[in-house]
Amino acid sequence: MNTVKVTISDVAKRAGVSKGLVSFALNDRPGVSAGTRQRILNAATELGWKPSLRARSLSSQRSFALGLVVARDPQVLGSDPFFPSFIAGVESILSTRGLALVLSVVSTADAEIKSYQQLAEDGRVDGVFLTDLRHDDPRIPLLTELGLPAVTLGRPDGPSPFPAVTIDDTPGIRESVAYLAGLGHRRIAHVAGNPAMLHGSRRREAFEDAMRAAGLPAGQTIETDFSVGAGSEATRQLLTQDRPPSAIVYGNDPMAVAGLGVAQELGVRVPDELSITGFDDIDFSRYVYPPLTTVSATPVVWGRAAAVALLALIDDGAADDVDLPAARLIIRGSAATPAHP
Amino acid sequence: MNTVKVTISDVAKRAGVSKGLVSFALNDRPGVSAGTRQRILNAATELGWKPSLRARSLSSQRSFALGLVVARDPQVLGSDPFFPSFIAGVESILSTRGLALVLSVVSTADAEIKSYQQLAEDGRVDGVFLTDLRHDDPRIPLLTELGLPAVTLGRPDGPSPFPAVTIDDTPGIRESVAYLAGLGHRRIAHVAGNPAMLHGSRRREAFEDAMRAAGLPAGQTIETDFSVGAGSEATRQLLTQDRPPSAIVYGNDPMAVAGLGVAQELGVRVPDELSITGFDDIDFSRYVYPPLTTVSATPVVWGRAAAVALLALIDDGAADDVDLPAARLIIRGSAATPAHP
DNA sequence: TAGGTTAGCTAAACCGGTTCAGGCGGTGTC
DNA sequence: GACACCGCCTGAACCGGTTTAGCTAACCTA
Repeated sequence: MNTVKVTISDVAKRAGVSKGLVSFALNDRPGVSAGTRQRILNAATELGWKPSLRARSLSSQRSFALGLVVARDPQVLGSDPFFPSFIAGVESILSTRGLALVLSVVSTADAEIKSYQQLAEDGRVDGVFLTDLRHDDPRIPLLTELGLPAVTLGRPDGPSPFPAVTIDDTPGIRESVAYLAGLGHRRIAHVAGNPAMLHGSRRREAFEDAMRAAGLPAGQTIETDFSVGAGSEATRQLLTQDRPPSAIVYGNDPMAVAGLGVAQELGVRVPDELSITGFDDIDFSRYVYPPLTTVSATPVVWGRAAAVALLALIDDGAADDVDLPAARLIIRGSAATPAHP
Repeated sequence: MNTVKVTISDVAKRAGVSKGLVSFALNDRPGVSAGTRQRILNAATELGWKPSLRARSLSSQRSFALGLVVARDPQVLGSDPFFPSFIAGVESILSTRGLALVLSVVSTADAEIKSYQQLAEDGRVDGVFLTDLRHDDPRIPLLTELGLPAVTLGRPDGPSPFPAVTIDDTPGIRESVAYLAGLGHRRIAHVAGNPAMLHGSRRREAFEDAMRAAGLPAGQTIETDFSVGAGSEATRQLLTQDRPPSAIVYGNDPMAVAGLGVAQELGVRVPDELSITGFDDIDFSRYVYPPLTTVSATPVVWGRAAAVALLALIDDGAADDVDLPAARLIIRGSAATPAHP
């Protein structure tokens, strides 16, 4: 095996040109005649030359990597399959271009800020994905100041210089409520996600809008942090009160699964005495009993689109917003006509 | 804000020394007098100098990053919280040392090989974590050939030049079986994991050993791929046969949760008519009903230990094997004395 | 007191690419 | 035929560190 290191100078020597020209040929830029370019490329393949990523990084001031900072409690992170799928989508784009993904998992907001600063300071990445958007998200000015290109997952509520890649999740919530209302439910509650997160509050608003649209009285809403434990607690609270709801719309599937557990524990039959719907269509939702009526999510697609947009932004200096197909309701077995006691 | 780039030469000039000496002082190596070192460090902080990671990478032939290649179907990956937690553990070590984690998610064995090759070829990382060990794992010779330092999670079944960081999971399985046997179960089945994976077959063997040790007839075993769907299928198969088991030991929690769903669907009451145990203690297991009796796992601890070992290997050229405390049984509500029909 | 160490430091090469100013020959224009 | 222009290419600077050879002065030993 040819283990000796072959550099651009070796290629240049072999092709009988200067190393500058080899660089030009490699990055196919104008100023190289077709014949010479071919000669250079031949020499390169003959020698098995692989340009050094590190040298390219230093001289071109790029890192050929993208960054993802995930700020969640590991416990919460573990029950939410969003990130693994999202990352798989991102990777499917990156791998074809020889780029890498740098992942940072932190648990506090402080560590999150530090993480972005470190990535920027070290020039570790050429751009980052901004997930779990929050109200007046401080990361947007931070990244602007750091000069780090970014793509936001969803549209921020404030001004943002970054392209947004969005999946509208409000139709999914609206459909859920409309579906439950159509089944005859009138007392529908919502176990909402983290109100500090945009998708948490947006789903909640969609829920309230949909209730109005269905001509129903405002439903009870409980805010959580999207965690399984919080979903469990919220459900217990809803079901142990005087006039419990006949249906609950959950802000995500993990909480809905937890809610199902609480209902079973309390002897409340699902879907006969309680209908529930989730959001995200995680793998589990198909296999609990009854299988969860939920809203499909396509994090892999999202990851792919976000990666494409971020790379376009980095390469061209600009990228358009992208709107992906909205998430839709998937009807399974966890909702039914309410029993009137 | 001081946005101008300050390099090692600026620091050298300010301290009145050569840039070589600044480098020596920074990496605190001998050959610099205490006074001069202080002068250099002062100059550096005054100028706010941050050594360029890229330049260091090029000249020192290191990348200051570790790699993790995850070869799983995104769907399976999503329901298993092992990796998020493991990564969180790894990060807790890396972040304190200014190192980064490069993550690669692939879905085929072929892409996995390519991914390691790419990481090595690009010099993208200084070492990698080897997870989901398989029988005669081809990645061990591959990494040896690539000259990439590695740490294995668990002890490989063949020869390996790499340090192993291990959590023995057989006591957990043995305790599960002993616990069920103690409750009076005699027909205990095992929904095993992927037999190609070391922890899949090892748990299965532990199950068989434990059955023998308990003086019980060999239990029925079904092999799966560790996925929720496979766990569901296996359970259906077990419960719909002529003489179903009174207890099932699952190779992981996601399959146990799916099994619980199937039991409920089939009208088999858990734990009265069927006892089940899981493995890993994922977040969900506490919140399904009945809560899952399972075996604790500590992936965060594992990640931390693996990172420490890998860094020791990289820095010192050698590292010892590490044995972490074995996983133990956590008794909750999904197992009980069998009902004799 | 001469010769050998050693600590502290400098200068320059080096890592392996990218980029830019400029040279050179050939064509087009008037 | 002089001049400008253009395509193709070279040489050298540059990115920002690390590392090594070698210099100097002080200190040690016989």
